[in-house]
Amino acid sequence: MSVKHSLLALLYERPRHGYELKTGFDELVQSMWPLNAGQVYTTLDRLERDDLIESPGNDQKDRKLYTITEKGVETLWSWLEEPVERSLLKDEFYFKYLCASHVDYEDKQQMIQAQKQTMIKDVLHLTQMKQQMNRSGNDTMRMLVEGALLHLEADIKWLDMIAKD
Amino acid sequence: MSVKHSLLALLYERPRHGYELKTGFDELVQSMWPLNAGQVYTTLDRLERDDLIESPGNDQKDRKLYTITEKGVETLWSWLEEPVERSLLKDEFYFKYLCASHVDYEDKQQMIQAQKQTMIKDVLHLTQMKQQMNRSGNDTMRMLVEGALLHLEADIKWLDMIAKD
DNA sequence: CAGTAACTATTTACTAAGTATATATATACG
DNA sequence: CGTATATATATACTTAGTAAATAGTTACTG
Repeated sequence: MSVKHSLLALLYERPRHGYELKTGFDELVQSMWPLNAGQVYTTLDRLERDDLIESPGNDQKDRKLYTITEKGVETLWSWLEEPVERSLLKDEFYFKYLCASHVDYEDKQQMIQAQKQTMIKDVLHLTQMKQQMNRSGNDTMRMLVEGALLHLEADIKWLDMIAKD
Repeated sequence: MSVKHSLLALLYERPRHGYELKTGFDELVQSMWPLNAGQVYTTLDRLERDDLIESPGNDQKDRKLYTITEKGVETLWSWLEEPVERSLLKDEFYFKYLCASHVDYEDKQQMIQAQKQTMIKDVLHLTQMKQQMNRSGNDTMRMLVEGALLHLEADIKWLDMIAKD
């Protein structure tokens, strides 16, 4: 994910200090993606260096505040505008499969089936989560889970295709 | 992708020097994933430091040869054995969508539709490629293209779900 | 056959992103 | 009162990957 851009988004809302950005991030992603606290500060340093943010000084409790600059807003906006490119032809498993072909790896069918088993477990797990999300009404999470399920479905279909090969 | 592990796979086959690993990689992935030549050498340095490879010396043309160590073979093997984890709940677009929700981004529907248009273009492009792969009989590429198409299909279905929300 | 383009081969300084760890104060709680 | 937890930041470090410089060899071309 792009920590850099999410910090810009949080600062666009209002000025904040480092720790507030860390908690803001956690809230934004509902703690689904863990963020190392140190990374907030190193990222802030880089953003300030590049004039995407600046500091108007410290607050009452002596915490360094940051605000987004005009250049930062532009950067945020163009990031949002530009569609993400799903690196179409990069697939981690297929890469591994190619490497396995190169060494005399015992059984590639076995490899495919192991991958499939893992994914089937994931499907079961996510299906349970989905039901829970339906009950609790957490729509953000529910969307993500639905997306993950559709992806897994596609992956499994694909593994079956490769296996037949 | 994991350049590190693919170099181990290539060295498992036989000892090679840097440049030969670069060309070996390109061949392995059929030049689908560009690799910066410099990265081969920096990766080799790290692999040697970690005792996953070692050098028995230079060849006749004074090129530094590398061989895989026992530790390197173990590392390669356990990488191959372990299924890849599709970071289930990490989706680049959804992350962007969350950030857009946070700022008063004009029109999120517009954002979804722009993403969808990009993907539809990708589908057309890949469908053409697929036909070409069928004619030329490049099975490696064909597999990847098929996989990418299944993924795009799932993504588009998901975008439609979000849009209705 | 001189010139030049392309291929072979490696080095190195650099950047971006992220991790681990140390540190310090404030607050809650039992 | 002591201790665990939350708040808050700094910093040195690692990994992965890029850019650019360098230099010898081979192939081709007019």
